[in-house]
Order: sequence, then C-alpha cells, then structure tokens
Amino acid sequence: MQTVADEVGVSRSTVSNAYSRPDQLSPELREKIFDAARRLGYAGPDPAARSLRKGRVGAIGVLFSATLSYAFTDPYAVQFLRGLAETAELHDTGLLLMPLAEDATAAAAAVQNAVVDGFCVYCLPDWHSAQAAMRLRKLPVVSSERRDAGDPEARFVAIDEAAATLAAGRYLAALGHRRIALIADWIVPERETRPVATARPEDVPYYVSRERLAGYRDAFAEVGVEWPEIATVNAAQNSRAAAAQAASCVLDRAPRPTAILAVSDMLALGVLDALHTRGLRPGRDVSVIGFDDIPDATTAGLTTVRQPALEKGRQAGALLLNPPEDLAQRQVVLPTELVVRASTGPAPDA
Amino acid sequence: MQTVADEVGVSRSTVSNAYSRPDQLSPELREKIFDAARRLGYAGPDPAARSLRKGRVGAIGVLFSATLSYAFTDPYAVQFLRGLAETAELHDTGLLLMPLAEDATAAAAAVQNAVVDGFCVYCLPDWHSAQAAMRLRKLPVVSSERRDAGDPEARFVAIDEAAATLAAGRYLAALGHRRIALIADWIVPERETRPVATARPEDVPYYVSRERLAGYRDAFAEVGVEWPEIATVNAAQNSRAAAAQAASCVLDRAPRPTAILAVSDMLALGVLDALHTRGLRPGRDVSVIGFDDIPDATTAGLTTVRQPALEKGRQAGALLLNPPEDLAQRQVVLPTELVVRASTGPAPDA
DNA sequence: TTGAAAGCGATACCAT
DNA sequence: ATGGTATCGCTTTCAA
Repeated sequence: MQTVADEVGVSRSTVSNAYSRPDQLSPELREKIFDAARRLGYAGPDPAARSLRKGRVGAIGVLFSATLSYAFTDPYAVQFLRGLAETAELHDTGLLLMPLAEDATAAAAAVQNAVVDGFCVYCLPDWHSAQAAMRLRKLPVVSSERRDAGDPEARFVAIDEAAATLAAGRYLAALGHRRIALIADWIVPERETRPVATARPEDVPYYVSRERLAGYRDAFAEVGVEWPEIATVNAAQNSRAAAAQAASCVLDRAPRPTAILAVSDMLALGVLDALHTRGLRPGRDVSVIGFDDIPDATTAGLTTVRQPALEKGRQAGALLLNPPEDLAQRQVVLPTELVVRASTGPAPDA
Repeated sequence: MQTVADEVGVSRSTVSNAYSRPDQLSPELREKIFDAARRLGYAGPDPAARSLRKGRVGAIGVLFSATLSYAFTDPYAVQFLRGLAETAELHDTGLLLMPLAEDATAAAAAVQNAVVDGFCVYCLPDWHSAQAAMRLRKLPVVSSERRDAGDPEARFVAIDEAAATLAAGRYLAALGHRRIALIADWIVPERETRPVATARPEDVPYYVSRERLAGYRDAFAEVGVEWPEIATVNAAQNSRAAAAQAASCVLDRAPRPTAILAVSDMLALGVLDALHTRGLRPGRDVSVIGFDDIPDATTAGLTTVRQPALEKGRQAGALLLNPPEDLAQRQVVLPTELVVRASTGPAPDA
C-alpha cells in the first residue's frame, strides 16, 4: 500500500509531525504532505493508534444505572450532564454514555472495555458490579456523591445530603407535621412500588436515598417521631408515575399522612399528581416536599431543596480533567438551600 | 516490570486467550492466570490497545450541533437517542456524545479525533464543517435525515418530511385557513428570533426546516396562497421561549394569521404559550400545529405530525452496527401520521 | 529540519 | 492446549 510518507518521499515521523507538531517542519513541506494525503485519501492520524501511543483517549465514561431515557427524563440529570459536557468540551473531551445493563457481568465488561480516560459516576447504586470493575481500571473516577470520603484519593463533588433533608425535615416538623410518609427509589434493590416498612435508613442500598432518608429521620426524631412511625414507600423508579402510585399507598388509608417527603422533585411531582387526582390541596391537606429544584418545581409551587446541578457537573468534569494538586480540593461539597413554595404549610391537625 | 505472563510462566498469547478466548485453554490455567492478574493488579486487556489491534472500538459518535442541554430538552431527541442506545447496547457499543462547538475548526478536529466505529448524525445543519470531516474518516455514517439519497452508499432512517407537512397543510387549507405563519429554527443560520420574509424554502440551510416548509408551501399553493403571502419567522433555537417570542412577531399585528405552523412540537408549545398570554383560544381564534408528537403534545391538545422517534433511533443504530447487505435497505423511510387534536379548527373568518 | 528505530499493549495466525 | 512472531498505526527520542 502506498503511504503518504512514500508518496512525498519523507519519513513517517515527518508525516506525523505535519499533523501533530506543525512547528517541527517547514510550511511548504507540510502543505506538500497534506496534498499527498488528500490525494491518497488519508484522513490524518488514526485516533485508536494515537490513543494507544499517547495514553490519552479524549473521552470520559459516564455511568448510569438506568436506561438513557430515564437519565434524560430527569431535568436534574440533564443539568448535571450539561455541566459535565461544558467542562469536557473545554478539554477536547467527549462523553461516552454507558447505560449499564441489569446484567452484572455485562455491565462489568462494559466498564472493562470502555475506551476512556476516566469515569464519572452518577446515580449508580453501591452494590453495582460496575463499581468494582471501575476500581480495577485504575483510572480516575469522580462521583457526584460523597463516596469513600475516608479515602484521600477519592474525588467527588457532592452535597451534604443528610444535612439538606435534616433542614427540610426540621422546617416541616416546626409546621407541626407528625404523620409523615417518605417516598424514595431504591430503598430496596427491587424495582417495585410498595411500602417497605422495615427498612432503616442505614439499610438502604442506594447512597442518595439512604442519606436523604437519614436526614429526615433525624429531623423528626428531634420532635419525638421515631423512625418506625414513619411510612416509607419504595418507588420503582424515579418517575412521576411511580411516585403517584407510591403516594396512593399512603393516601388511601387512614389516618392519612400530613406530609409526604420525596427524595427528588420528579417523585414529588408525582405525589402532587396523586393529590390532584383525589382533590386534595397541596400545602393545605397534605404538604409535599421534593429535592433538586428542577424548573417544573417552580411552576408546580413545590417546596424543595435546591442543589446546584449544573455546577456539580462542571466541577465533576474539572476534577477529572484538570484535577487540583491538593488532594483535599478534590473533594468538593457544594451548598444546598431550602426553597419554600406553596406545597408545604402547617399540618392540618396541628 | 513483572508481567502476568512471566508470573505464571506462560506466553502473552495465552494470557490474551484467557481473557478473550476462554475456550482456547484449560480452566485451571485460566484460573491461575486470573489469580496472578489479581495479585499483580492487572485489570485485563487495555481497551485502547485492543481497539487498535481489532479495528473495533465499541462506540459510535453522536453528533449534535447544539449543546447537550438543548439536545436533551427536546423529548423527541431523547426518544431518538434512547432508541439508538437500545440498539447500541445490544451490540456492546457505547454512545460518544459530541456536542459540536460553534468553532468550525474545533468541531472538525473533534470529529477527526473521535475514537469511534461510526457516526450518527442528528440535527446537524448541512453547512457544518463536521459534515466534511466525517466523510474523510471513511467510517459508516447514518443520518436521521434523508440525506444524499442519490448516493447509494448513504445510510439513513428518515421520514418524508415534505410529504408530512404537505398533508398537514392540506388539512388546514381544507379548514379554510389562508392567512398563515410558519415558525422554524435555522431558516437562516443566525440564531435570532425575527421574521425572515424573503427566504424561499429552497434557501433554508437546515434540511429539516427546509423540507417541512416546502411541504407547507406546496399545500397552500394548491389553494392559491402563494409563498410570499406566508409569514415566516426564524426561531433562535428549538425552544418554547424562542417560539413564544417568534409568535409575538405575527400575533401582535393585524391582520393576525388564522394558523401558525411550527416545525416542531417544542416550538408549537411556545406558540400556545403566546396565545395563552394574549387570551387567544387555540383551535378557535388561532389554529396551531406542531411536529413530532411528543408527550406534552397530548396534554396540550396539540395537533401535530407524529413521527416514530424511538424507532428511528433503533433503526439508525442497526444501520450502523448491523447493516443489511442490500444497500437499498440501508435507506429507510418511516411513516408519519397527522394527529388531530384541539389546537386546530376551522378558520375563524371562513 | 528530518530520519531511524523503539515501543505503546494487545491479537491473529501458524506451529507445535 | 500453548507459544512465537508479525503487526495494528502512531509518537517519541535521539542522532544526523
């Protein structure tokens, strides 16, 4: 096969330089090489070969536990990804989306074979086989959860989940709410919508739900409402429909809770749907609180905990692509804020 | 450095086989090799090296002209990607998201350096520098638009855009509508929301808008409404807000159009917003029609053209990862359907 | 400014 | 069932 180097009568190094280090050769020669390349249909250095040689791929793997469509259905996720993409673009890096199959072996294989420079873990349950597979790769990993904080090498950009719901819970407790229901996804690993009375927060396998539930537990414990008195319902997934169904489990039996607390706005909106169906008034008959502060929360008048999704994504990207020397600075905790709207109010029986 | 092969006392080929062709060696030896690997912290074959050797990367590049967040804000896009991801997963392939920068050079470079087995083009204007860069790579490309239909090698999964809006336009014409306004993004390359009176459909640089506008032009020409009589407004982007602003351009001057036709549901919803603001009744005072049939269209009672987004994505993936032998079968045109809801009705002055 | 040669880390093919 | 060897296509170092 006729190579560009042969055609021009130079060495392969020189052709390589023409593409990657223009300052290393004369402009005329460079042009001559490009000419020949065009003639021969050579498109420039092969990215795979270049990756092997340079040890850099130009892509980071984004791990999802869910299907793509769930991931992108949640505006919070979209904002996070957008921030990540912004930073990635600055570093000439693409995002390799890796929706992980249910099949643990397949998921681990996907992680093992991913052609990436690092991983961004987002919404991945602790028990997932991909977690272990990632560690093996010895690539940098950044998490959007406060994970392995004990490990000084761990990188994350997180929020203080438990503190956020502690504050939200105290606010509700102060309003007099004592009959409480919590709705979360992955309280149990099964994807079923049903009450899961026995679980303690510590038993919840999914970090985010675990922490947020713990915050609520602590808040209500302060006013004498113990954990077993609080109804907990597992949502099959982080969707409005699942949450509406979950809400049914507690709304359709007496005594009805005076407040329903969801670990995400998507879930909280579903709770509002369930109230609406029953002619119940949010903030009057039943208070509802969410988490994230997605745009629809404003429209719906949903009280919620705001977290900086976009900024989380941006900083996650930076932690991966341009990590600070100081290890401590690789563990970022961003602030949250309780945003009170119309969906919460004094407990009706207070 | 101590290699796994050395440690076990076998050749590199055998180690390779242990990972990639388990049937080629005894289970005991395989276990011994994995043991040694674990001890030495070897994570298995390096994906970059393997890609180079095998000539397969296990990823396809998804090209966007827009930012990630716009792409994922549109439910139509999300469905398409979901279908693509479904097929990709079946073939152990990831999706490399490539939001292309405005900067033409950077975009071309991104395409040149992407470590992928093929490209899926989605929502990329014809003039974009990435188009040419892709051709150079000589990788398979699938488009979600009926592109280069003359080229027998071209692969696409599309709909007949013009036929779809021709049908929709005829439906409106039959309802008596004669004063028409069209709203589309990229009627002109500039991202500005403003009337663009002079453009003929043929001049529109973005394929999708061009075709859809042409279909509407033909429909109304049939009832004697010529193109110059039809108001066309460019939307800065495919968003509700931009469309609401675009609608203002035609709603706030007399005589008001009796029908506003948008090339996407996102835009059409924005038009409904604008009507709502002015106390105008959709389907009575002003008829509105969209395109895509996203879920919100149902809720909003929006008349629209349904296209099979999920299926488009699925088949696009198949065309890339498992192409049929027969070239003709690589050019798929899926059906569309006019879905009539409450946002359209007889022209008020008819 | 240019060239020669040594890998990057794996796999395919052919022997044994 | 296992090993030897060539090779994938490039970049890098060092020498000319």
